Amino acid sequence: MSKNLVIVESPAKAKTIEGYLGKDFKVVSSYGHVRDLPKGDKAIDIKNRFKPTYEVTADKKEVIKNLKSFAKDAETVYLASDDDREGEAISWHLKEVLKLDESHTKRIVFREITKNAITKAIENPRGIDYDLVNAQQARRILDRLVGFELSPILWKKIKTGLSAGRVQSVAVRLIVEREREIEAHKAKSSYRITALFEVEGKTFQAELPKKFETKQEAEDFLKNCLQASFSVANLEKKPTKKTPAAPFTTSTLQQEASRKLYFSVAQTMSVAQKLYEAGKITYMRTDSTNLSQDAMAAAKSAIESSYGANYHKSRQFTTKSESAQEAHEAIRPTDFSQSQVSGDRNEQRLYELIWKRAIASQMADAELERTTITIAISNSPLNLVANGEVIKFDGFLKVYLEDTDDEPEEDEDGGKSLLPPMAIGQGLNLQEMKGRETFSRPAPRYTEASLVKKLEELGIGRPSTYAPTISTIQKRDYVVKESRDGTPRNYVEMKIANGQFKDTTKTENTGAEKNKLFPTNTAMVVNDFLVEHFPNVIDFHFTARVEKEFDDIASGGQDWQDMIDGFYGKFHKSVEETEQVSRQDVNSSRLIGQHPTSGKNVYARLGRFGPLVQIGENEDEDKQFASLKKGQFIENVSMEDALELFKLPREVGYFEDKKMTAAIGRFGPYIRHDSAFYSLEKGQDPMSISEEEAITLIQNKREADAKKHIKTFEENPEIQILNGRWGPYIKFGKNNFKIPKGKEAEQLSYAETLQIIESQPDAGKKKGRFGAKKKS
DNA sequence: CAGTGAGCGAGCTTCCGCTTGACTT
Repeated sequence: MSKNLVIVESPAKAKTIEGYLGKDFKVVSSYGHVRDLPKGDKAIDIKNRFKPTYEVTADKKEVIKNLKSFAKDAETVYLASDDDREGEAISWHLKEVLKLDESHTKRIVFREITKNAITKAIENPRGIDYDLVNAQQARRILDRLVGFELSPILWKKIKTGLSAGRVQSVAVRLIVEREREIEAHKAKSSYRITALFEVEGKTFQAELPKKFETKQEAEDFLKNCLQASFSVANLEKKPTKKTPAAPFTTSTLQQEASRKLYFSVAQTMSVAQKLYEAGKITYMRTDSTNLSQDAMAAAKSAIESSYGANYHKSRQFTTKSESAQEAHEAIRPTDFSQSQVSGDRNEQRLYELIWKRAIASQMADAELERTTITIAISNSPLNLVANGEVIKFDGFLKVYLEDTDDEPEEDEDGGKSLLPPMAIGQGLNLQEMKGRETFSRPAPRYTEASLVKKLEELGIGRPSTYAPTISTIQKRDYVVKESRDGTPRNYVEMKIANGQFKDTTKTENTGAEKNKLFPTNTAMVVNDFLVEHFPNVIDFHFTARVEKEFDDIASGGQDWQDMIDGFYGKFHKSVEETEQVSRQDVNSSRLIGQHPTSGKNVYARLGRFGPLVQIGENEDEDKQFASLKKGQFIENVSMEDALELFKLPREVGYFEDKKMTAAIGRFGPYIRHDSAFYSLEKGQDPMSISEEEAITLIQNKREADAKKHIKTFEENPEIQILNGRWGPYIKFGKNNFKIPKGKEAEQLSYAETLQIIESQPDAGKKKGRFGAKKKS
């Protein structure tokens, strides 16, 4: 039995540390928090200065049992949870739950998992910092009070099952407001002039820095240039440099994996978790850009041996984010000499990204020479400008360049190339000059990763919660991640070449979106309600303000109960006032106008099952309803769109003497026939689907259903073998079971099937809270 | 997860932050 017990948060960390500490130490893990507020009323005694009651979380009972038995046998217990607010609280909860004796318990902290850091930590123990623990309690209790008082109001006033909270409600607000900005944006057109010149057989592009507001101005300018000659008026060379980005934090890893690998944030975290558990990378939930001395030395030797000493430069990065707690290192490879790892393709790609980013951060600046050429036009005071860039020394660019979220302007790639040699005064041959109509663009919709970036900038959420938050707002049906086709738009392109002016109208695609976050109508109604009644809590800077108070508590400058009291009084009063607001006022109908034939009012509102349009008043017996389509909003659906919606359900024809109707339901467009439902296929439209197509659809579905059933057993008709979306599976009552690899579904005997059922735990009892939203 | 409707209403839902498996029809 070991003399010393060390408790850390993560089992993978425990394994590594045990290797550093030797025989006298046993290192185990708590798997994060072990206690929390229970769900019910007894969690917080509001009248008794917010006194919390904690309970061991259900899934930690077993962990605590094991920890207790280890602690019993140890001489000294080292509480080594993370060196931040949450970590301090974990240590305190452990001490309480395990009933650890103060004299045999030590609190140790380290911010990097290196032998040196661990040994030093063991040599310098301290006690639990109760101010820091209290700051965590304040954070926890504030979040509970906000979340569990706001959510029930939403159930009563809008829809059951909804939720609100300090983090998620601001995330939703960002998306709602961005959508409205986009909706309100009026594309303003202007005209951009680009020219192609030729010097000794080489061509290069120049641009007029000023854009013309009207077509006439651009046309006049181009026509004037037909008579002009061009010459180099000025030539400037300036050395510039580029510096590498800091190594990854959780948020920057999610952003780059999204831009370069097209991963969702949940996918990034799940792949990173695998790399971490395999010992390939350091901890993946971090807000720190710091590298340990060991890591910097290892990076140095890897760079020097692969690229040469002139490619190396030591850099310490300071973390930009004010809310950072920096309990860990940046995300980096554990072994810099490995530029690649084994594992599946995604693990390899993510590892490579992490390796490159960390290595590049310790590499020399790239040195460039930027050339700017100003081109005079003989009959105009305006100048054209051409930019060129030459890399003199590639430095870190040899390995890695960070992408940006900015969408590139159309055909602007000519700006960064090599320019042919030229001299001041030299005449230039114009090959062609274009005047192209361009349109102003609204701010782009958020992607999962750009939303994380924004939240981090606002100090909202933590590395461990970015992915779950994104998943929660989608699960609550506040936000959908979607791709949408763009719409064609005409633009003008004028051109002069060979002494001729030409004016053409061309077509481009605009507004196409790929995997962007769109708000739902529910999000808009909920957001407006919260903004109206709880402007303080839903303010973008609410978190930053309370964080300041948590910091005061942590440094002993403020009592946590006073802090909560100061917030709760006003907040709870708003809650009580809001209880009095009527449902009608919260979720009010929007009057679109009068029906063109009947003259009845047409409304749009949020119904129990989603957004709808309605002809007639609520009291009317013969009122009609139709659901809004995906992408339509209550706040701006037009009469024309509304009338279109009432054309469904539509009679399509007859099959087997029974009527077929087409409509759009909760699960998309469908055909109804003989009280059965058949979903339309992609590309089929309920407004236009023909009788023949509908019949084919029904026949295909029947055929698929027939194939679905593989076999049943006489011994027990409740057990079936079926063909599902992912191949054959066993269905027993309400539970499903996987068929192990190497077994043929058709040939399974009753005994074998029973054995499979018994060997697998009941399905559907526990649900993952971390993973990506599962599409059914 | 269900399975195409639009207030009978039991009893339920819900927060944020730490962690990792198990498992999906």
